[in-house]
Amino acid sequence: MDELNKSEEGKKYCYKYPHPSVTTDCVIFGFDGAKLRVLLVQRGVEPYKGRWALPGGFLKMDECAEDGALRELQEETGLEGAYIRQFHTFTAPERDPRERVITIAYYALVRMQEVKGGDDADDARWFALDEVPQLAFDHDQILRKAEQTLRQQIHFEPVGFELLPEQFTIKELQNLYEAILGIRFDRRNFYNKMKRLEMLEQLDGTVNPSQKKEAFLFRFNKAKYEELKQKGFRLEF
Amino acid sequence: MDELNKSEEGKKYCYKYPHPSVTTDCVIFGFDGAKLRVLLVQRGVEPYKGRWALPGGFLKMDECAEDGALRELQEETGLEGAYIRQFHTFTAPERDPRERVITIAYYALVRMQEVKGGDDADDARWFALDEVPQLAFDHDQILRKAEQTLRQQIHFEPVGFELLPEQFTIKELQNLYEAILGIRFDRRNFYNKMKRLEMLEQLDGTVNPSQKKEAFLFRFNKAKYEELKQKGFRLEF
DNA sequence: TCAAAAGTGTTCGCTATACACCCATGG
DNA sequence: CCATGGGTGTATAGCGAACACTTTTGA
Repeated sequence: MDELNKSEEGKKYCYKYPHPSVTTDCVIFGFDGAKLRVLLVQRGVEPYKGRWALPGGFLKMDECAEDGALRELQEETGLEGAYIRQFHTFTAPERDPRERVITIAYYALVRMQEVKGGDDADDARWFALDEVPQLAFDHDQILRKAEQTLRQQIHFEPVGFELLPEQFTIKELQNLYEAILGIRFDRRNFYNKMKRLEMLEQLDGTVNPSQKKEAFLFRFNKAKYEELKQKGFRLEF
Repeated sequence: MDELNKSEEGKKYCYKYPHPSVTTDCVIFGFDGAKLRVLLVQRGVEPYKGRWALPGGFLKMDECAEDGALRELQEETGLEGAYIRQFHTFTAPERDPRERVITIAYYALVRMQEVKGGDDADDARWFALDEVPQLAFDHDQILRKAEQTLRQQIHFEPVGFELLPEQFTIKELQNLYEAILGIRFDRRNFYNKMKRLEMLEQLDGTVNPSQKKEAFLFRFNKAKYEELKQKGFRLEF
């Protein structure tokens, strides 16, 4: 069924039944130490020319969607092998005014510090989640779904650490969890909880100049986390 | 880009770049009172002729994936408007030996009692999850992912109730949660928990003939659940 | 009358939550 | 010297987990 034929005109791929185009779009999350941010690109062509949109592109015929998303991500941020997760496929028939396009959406968690692109004077920019303008296509909806998925995922895996630099303070970690979950924690309870979980490793250094008091630096102890997970252990926030 | 052209040969849809076929597959879960089951269909044509597979089919150009999955589900079980959720899209380039096919996978939660198909003497059958044979294509992988997603989803929404008949006993409810989560609960603690949650409504009737003692019937109180959810309330199991 | 299934508590320990105190630093 | 931020502790309430007693019914 649906045999593929290269037609004699060249550059034409023909099918017995119509096929949609398939793209991958990527919601790239970053964290600036206080707020969650998302990397958007400005469209240079119609439709929605000038509007901000999620980076993405067409799926190649010999790559799986994840490879496609990683490729797009690499092109946009320069990052190789970033943490990405597929979260939903968007298929509304009219979501692209030109033709039928379905998009397999991924979210990526990256350290903003390691991203080369996204500077000003570029067509890409980091937006705080509460400052995102109206986006092209159905990308508003995709973004909301990504946020929602991230909020759920954080209950099962410590995904937050993908967003933090190698070393971080407790306060930064708390800010991150608060930003993702949209709730506030008591500073002391958060500290106690982290201590009990034993997933953090305190480093020698202290930092935070321009503040009142120096703050300890921590590092996520992945080995310890894996060990705890083995023993049947649920992440609760 | 990629303008769609009906070629002059008729019945041919041509594109500048190759397009994959898009299907929806559906993991239909049911519950027989003791075990989780999944509805499979036996393939009548090559490839994988004779193998069991997930029901599914091609996405039409004017329907979104959810409508496509509902349509397939209706055709297979006769059920209208069942509870379905998209959980993953499978895109490995070689997952179908004929051509590039990506599938948007849904899981459905249905009451086995209400399903007409799936009887013997049919090409569809309910399999207990631990008796599923090797499936066609990558459907084993899809099924595993569906189970995993269901296990996670039950922490956020009382999805289990979609699988139970209108009226059920506490024991059946417990069996269901145990089947989904793969763990055992203490009968009394489970009862206490349900009582505290106030999501169940006890009915007048009692049943369970052929057992030792009569058991109360309950019904899920959706209004109460929605009310609790409003007040910020986390489902924990 | 006994075993098996089902309704209903009780107790204990841990964790979430609320809250307090001390130290360091810059103005 | 005091306001602010940060490290650490304590008390209480509520939930999870382990466990006991009673009732009903079929063999």
